[in-house]
Amino acid sequence: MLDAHGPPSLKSLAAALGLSAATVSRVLSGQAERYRISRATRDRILAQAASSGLVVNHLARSLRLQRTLSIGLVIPDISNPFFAMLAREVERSARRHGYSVLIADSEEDPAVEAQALALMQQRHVDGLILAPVGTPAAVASLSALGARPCVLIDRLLPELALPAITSDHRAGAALAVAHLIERGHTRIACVQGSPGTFANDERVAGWRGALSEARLPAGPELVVGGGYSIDAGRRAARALLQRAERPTAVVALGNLLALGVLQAVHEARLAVPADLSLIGFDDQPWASVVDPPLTLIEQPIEQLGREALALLLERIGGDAAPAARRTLPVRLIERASVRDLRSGDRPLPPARSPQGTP
Amino acid sequence: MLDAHGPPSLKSLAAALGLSAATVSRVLSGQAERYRISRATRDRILAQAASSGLVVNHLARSLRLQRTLSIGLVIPDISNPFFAMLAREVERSARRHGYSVLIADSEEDPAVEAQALALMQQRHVDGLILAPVGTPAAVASLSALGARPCVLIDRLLPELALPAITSDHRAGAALAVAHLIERGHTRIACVQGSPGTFANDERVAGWRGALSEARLPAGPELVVGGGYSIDAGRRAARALLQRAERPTAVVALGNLLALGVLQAVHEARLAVPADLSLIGFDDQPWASVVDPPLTLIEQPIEQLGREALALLLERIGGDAAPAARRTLPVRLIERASVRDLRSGDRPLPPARSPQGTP
DNA sequence: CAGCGTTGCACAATCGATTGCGCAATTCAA
DNA sequence: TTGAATTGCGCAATCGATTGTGCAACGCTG
Repeated sequence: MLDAHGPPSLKSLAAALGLSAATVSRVLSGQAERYRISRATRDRILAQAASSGLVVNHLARSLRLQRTLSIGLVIPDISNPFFAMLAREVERSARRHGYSVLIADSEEDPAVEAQALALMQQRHVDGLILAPVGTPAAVASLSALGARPCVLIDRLLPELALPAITSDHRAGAALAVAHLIERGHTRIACVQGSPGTFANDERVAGWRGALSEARLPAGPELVVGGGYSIDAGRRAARALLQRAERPTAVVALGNLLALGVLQAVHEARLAVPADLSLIGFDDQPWASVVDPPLTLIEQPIEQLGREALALLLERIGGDAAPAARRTLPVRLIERASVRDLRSGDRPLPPARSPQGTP
Repeated sequence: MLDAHGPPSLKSLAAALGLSAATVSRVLSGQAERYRISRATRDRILAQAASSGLVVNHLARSLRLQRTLSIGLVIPDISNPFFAMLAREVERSARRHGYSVLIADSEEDPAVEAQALALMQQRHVDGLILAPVGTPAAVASLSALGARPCVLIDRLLPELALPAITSDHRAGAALAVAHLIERGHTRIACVQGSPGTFANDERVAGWRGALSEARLPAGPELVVGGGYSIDAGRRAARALLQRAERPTAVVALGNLLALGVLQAVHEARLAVPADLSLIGFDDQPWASVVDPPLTLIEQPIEQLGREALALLLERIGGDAAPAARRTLPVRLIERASVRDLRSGDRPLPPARSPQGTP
């Protein structure tokens, strides 16, 4: 504690002890042995540091060491539960490894993303985890990152040889479609997210592939929507519901989209799955208690976050292995938003008591 | 572009132009006028900076200026939609003002929170927005922040004279209880979040106050739960449902808690609001499509975020006004999770078509 | 007691940007 | 032609921590 003029710094502590900053630095960074600092001196320094609540200035340290022990995380929308959970996992893993995380929200907008990347560059993050918006412009701005290690997550940029961790979007969508086909659906639409982004396009491709294989229609008129917001999902679903030839099932390629579809169906005084079957993406806490409980494709979000961080730290560590791309498996969680058209009109398995009867 | 040895720095650019770093610095920071740099020189520098893609080293700049243009945000759980939305709003506002945000998740744990605060200190954030865990230990670690401006959000620490922005938790809970009483409920339980945190205790107080005023039971046996997670909500609700004298209504003091209650009710093959009425907190996208659509207390999340940031920037700017505390009004959104006990058994207003009838 | 090795720590340069002060060169007036 | 005023920019210290090198003081041996 002593007399604290200004913020406690390594330097001021040294002065108070009549030592040089060099010695204090070496002790505090655990280099006492290597530089043969006497035990007595070391203890004095440690004691003083503890009692004065010294916190070394990370800015100065980073400047000198040329690394900040921080990483950047750029995602399209932190308020989307998928990315929120991803952020939580990345932050938590990073913390365990002594890194802190600078989060930026690109708002699914290439311009904002470019800004965010510039920010990351000027803040000198040691590495970057990025869910890219994915347009050519964004790709260009990516090069501004220089040689900073970068790992893509959820979405990848085929043009760039960057390591990436994604879940198997294509297989996920195909799985959803297969599930529907099995249950007698033949007219299956899809509510997409942001076209041009990898995750979306892969899912659309999976949807189309599964339908084509079954010789079912998969034309562009069955692909609606644009953007991952609830509103986008609702608007797309509204349009779909007004069509003369209404599809019997919809695959919503995002968790918020599925919510939007549900809202639109409710608005129209229709019901899922009676009037329309629905399969969503990403398991979320609310997915099991919405009306009806949502059948969906689950991605291993925690694993995505952890592996991305691990991969990034490897890169930062210098292991410039060839740009690995890992694709994580997904699975279908069956609940009650899909109607079985084969066996007449029987309702779905977990038929809960309808409200109103005590 | 030229010959780039090492990362482009202000210094290297100066060398390439045969100028001093001082001049370049002054031009780049818009101080050309003040220091009477000739137009020709200025243009040369600007051109070169643009073409070389120079990004000034923010670490060095911060070290020299003693400010980082960054703020810290410490919240208990980024994956909770309430805090995710708050984070998004804070980040967005901060970006508009030229600040970036360092986010840390305290996991509702005083020890982790203390770590996070230490991190913020060593990273030299210019200011801090904090939703404190609220225990005495946390309060103590707060003092480690030194004189750094700090604004509390969502929760406040009565012991500390810090500015704070919170919504009117107490009135919110009271509003919920009043709504239930009006509809004939007399046995109203409450599923709380983390006891000891301001938001929770205020809400419990509001719940209790409204009940006491109506001379209805508000004993501790009607307050269940602990923690803001879904699981906590589910466990609390399970216990409640097994009681001999089951309450007719529950107020869940958090959005995830309401979800947990719903899950527990569904598990028990019961229904809301037939068997149990429910009012939650925080409007969320899924709240209108769960089964049943949730009646709840809405907080002005965006406003909370924006005002907290504005208040913090004022503080950073030096306006050391007395620690203002703003309480933002909340409102009740009526949907369909409350049963009206006065008029027999008639179901609720937005009676949607039960599933299974096409 | 001289000489050599060891122990324990300080000096000073460095990371990159900022800024008060001051110096040279130019212009203008007398 | 000289002195003063102005223009245009560089010098060097500074922020705080890190690290290679160097220099005393000490102990030991012969």
